[in-house]
Amino acid sequence: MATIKDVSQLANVSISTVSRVINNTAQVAPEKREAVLAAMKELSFRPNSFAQALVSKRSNCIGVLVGDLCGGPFFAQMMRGIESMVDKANKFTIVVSGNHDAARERHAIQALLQRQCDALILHSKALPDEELSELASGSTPIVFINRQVPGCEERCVWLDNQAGITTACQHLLDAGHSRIAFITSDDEEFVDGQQRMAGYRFALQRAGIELDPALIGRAFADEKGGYVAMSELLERGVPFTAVLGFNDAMVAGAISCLLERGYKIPQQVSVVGFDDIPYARYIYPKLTTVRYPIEEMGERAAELALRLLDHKPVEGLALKFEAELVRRESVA
Amino acid sequence: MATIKDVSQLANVSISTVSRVINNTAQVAPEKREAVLAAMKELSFRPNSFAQALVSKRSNCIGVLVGDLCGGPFFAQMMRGIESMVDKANKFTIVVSGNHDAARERHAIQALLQRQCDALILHSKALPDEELSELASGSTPIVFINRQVPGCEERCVWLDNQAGITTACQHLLDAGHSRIAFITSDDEEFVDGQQRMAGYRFALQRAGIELDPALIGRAFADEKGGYVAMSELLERGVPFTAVLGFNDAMVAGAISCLLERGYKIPQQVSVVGFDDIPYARYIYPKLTTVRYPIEEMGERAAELALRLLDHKPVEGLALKFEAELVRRESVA
DNA sequence: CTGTTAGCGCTTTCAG
DNA sequence: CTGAAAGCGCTAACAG
Repeated sequence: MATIKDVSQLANVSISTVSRVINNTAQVAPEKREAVLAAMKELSFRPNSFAQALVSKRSNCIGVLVGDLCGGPFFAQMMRGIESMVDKANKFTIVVSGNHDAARERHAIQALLQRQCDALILHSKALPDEELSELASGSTPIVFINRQVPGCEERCVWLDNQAGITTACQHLLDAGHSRIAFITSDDEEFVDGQQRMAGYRFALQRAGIELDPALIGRAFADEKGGYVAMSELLERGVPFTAVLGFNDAMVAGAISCLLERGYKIPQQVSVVGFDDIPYARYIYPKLTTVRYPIEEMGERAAELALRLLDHKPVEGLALKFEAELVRRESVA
Repeated sequence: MATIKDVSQLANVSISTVSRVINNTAQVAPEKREAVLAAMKELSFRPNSFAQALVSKRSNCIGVLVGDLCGGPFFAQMMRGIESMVDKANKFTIVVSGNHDAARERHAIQALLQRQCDALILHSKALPDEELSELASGSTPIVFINRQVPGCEERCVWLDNQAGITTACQHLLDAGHSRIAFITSDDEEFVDGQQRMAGYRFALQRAGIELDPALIGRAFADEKGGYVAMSELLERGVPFTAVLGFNDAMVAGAISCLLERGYKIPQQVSVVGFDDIPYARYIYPKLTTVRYPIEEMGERAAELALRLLDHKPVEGLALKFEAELVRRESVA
């Protein structure tokens, strides 16, 4: 790799002059400028970003902690939102996975910090609030996505989970259902799970319906878990005419189970998901769900992070998002 | 951020000593070592990775170019494979998207190089072979995933697309079908598309069946495209009893279209996909497909890259992968 | 407008 | 075993 020094020698100028033309940081005589440009091209010179970062104290990198890059389309969409903004700002994204494990998340965050990322966007599920808010008090701007950390509200981009599930449940209620099963995550610590459960409970209560614990199925929050939870529910023999799911993936599994046993959807049982993952409209029947605007949330989080590190005003950035109902064919 | 100097002062030793304990690069008197460790902890010191990289000429970063992080589950799985290996090696992954555009891919690669990545893993679709092989001749080890670059075969981790589709098509042939529609990408430049088309053609030819161009549907290679292509095919009015798809996403769209018009699957039409994306078994009916081992391929690519940069032997690493048939319920 | 110079934080000889 | 010193490649005063 050619260095600035090589360029300066080839162009017969000082390294400062080269630096000036690289960064457009001061006027340079046209002919020297040309000479430098030519030399740079000839040597296919690219400034060493480490040297730049070392002296300028700017890495131009935004660090992102995700749960699991492969955790369904969720993180992929989130990353896309983040990356598009970061890219626009001519910076880079460094991604690490925490794999929903506290120790790994902690380690990953430290690694990001050590890499001198200019700002961090964290999707942390495993770390306690206190630890996160302590991190947030450090000198590197930190933004939390998909989580409300007490005391750091203005750094959190989040979705109103409870309202989202309430909307979904209300849709079922409006369609005349009263025996509504709820299939959710078996991870009791999972805040999203708690909030969505609260939303289910709230919608039922508002409708004057007593919650029947036998109507709740729990399993790992993916397609397979949905299948398992539905099988159990069915074996339990409790009657229900509708199913509300923690997320589309679980619901896809549940539907697969229902279809396998000959149930007609939506004629015999109506189903509503949560997320509106890309394939929700391609499962059969087309899934009614509430849309989780995760890509926009990723963009927003990135924008917030970018503004924070530039000390630009962050007022006016909406941090709270709502899930909107998407009516398709799985409800009758 | 505390520096090595701060630590050395607190511990009353020279910075060299601190460096030694950080890197375990030489013997240090136990008591001094303890003092240094204590000071590091007290200041919560983390070595500045840029300074380290600058002098050691190692960034400990592997750069990855993907088409689009959100291009379905494909890239997510690939990234997971890559990241797991890179993580094991205690290094980091920097991801940039090329968005299937030559100029953007080129720019992204340059950016990765400028960041002094120790090695690159490229999933390039838009750049010509010559440009890639020239890149590969540079000093930074480069591995290509999902592409065979002539002259760089030992740097390419790829799937035998043609054989994969042939397997899929043969399965349909074995089931007695002879009017087999093929739904594929409308991007003529797309090498995967060409290879899969060749596989379809080959399987038919081997079975002594003449290819009917009216049986080929083209559209963008996602769910929506599959839906569109299938609609067109249906309007064309040509008879067929089976559908082979470029990928599971297109097939999901095609199935959705078929179901919508009342076709019974697999009773009236059998369907086979390609990829075995995570939700393939949760679409209705459960999709028969060929498995694209993209996660393993990501791991392999990362391993290759890691070995190359360590100048370790790379013999014995299988670079070519095969797609295996996964029988489910969409074929009769 | 241009060159010289002093570091950024760290690793690595090279002498003790 | 330990410290001093020389850079890694680049930016940013500071003099001309």
